[in-house]
Amino acid sequence: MELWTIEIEKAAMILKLLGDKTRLTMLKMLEAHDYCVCEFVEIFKVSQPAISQHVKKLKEAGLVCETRRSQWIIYSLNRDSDILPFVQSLMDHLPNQDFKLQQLEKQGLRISCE
Amino acid sequence: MELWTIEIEKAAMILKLLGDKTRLTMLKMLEAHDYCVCEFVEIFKVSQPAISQHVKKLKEAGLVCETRRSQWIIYSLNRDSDILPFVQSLMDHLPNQDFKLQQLEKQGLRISCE
DNA sequence: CTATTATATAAGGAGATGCTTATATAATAG
DNA sequence: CTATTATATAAGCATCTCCTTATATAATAG
Repeated sequence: MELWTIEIEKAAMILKLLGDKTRLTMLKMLEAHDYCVCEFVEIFKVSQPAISQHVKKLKEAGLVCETRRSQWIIYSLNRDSDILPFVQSLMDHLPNQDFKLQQLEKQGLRISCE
Repeated sequence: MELWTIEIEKAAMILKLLGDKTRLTMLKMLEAHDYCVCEFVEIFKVSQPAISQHVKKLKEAGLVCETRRSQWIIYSLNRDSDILPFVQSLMDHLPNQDFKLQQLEKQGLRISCE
């Protein structure tokens, strides 16, 4: 027996949002660490506007937060999102993406803005 | 800790398939009962070809089976699908759709082909 | 056989999606 | 101040999606 349910229309909307390899990977990555746009650009090998458009969709759905730190804008998972429990229940079955962070660090492209 | 994982590309493909209100509802309905195309047509208020196209996508993903019973083709959830565990983990959070079957029965549109 | 019923496939169109390049905005460095 | 760096937005385009109508296929009824 399930503990909670989500409206089917809302679920379909979320699944459509996450039914994109780039956005789904981003979200799984954000589960473990925060990332800035330029890091995503390096990782996904697409243009910077393409990344901005993807994170915008995640932000509009309330799944991520943005914080400016000097010239960078850091994206993080919004742990307070009301749809996170549903999203989490599927992200739990996705493989950890930490190797992508390690690749970034190996290339010296990890942003550290402290 | 998760018990099993699914490749992120495969997960994105499945989420895209289920990121449609009609297909997601169909699948949730099939969790409880089998349905034929003409029942789906009544329920979703779209054309018969539209329904056929949706079930075709679900069938191509291996999520549903079809069986002919005289002039009707009955669709059922493929309980042996290798992606069903992932799909099930999200369907568990969708509200039961039995009221749709009850509506059909009230209208006398439930197919019983015995 | 023909007519009817149920379903699938084909073709086409409106709108959505995901990318690109060009440009605008915001912060930092000098 | 100007130049550079990081990001967002605008515009355009190719492709995909989901629907429609028209037609084909398969089974049943008479």
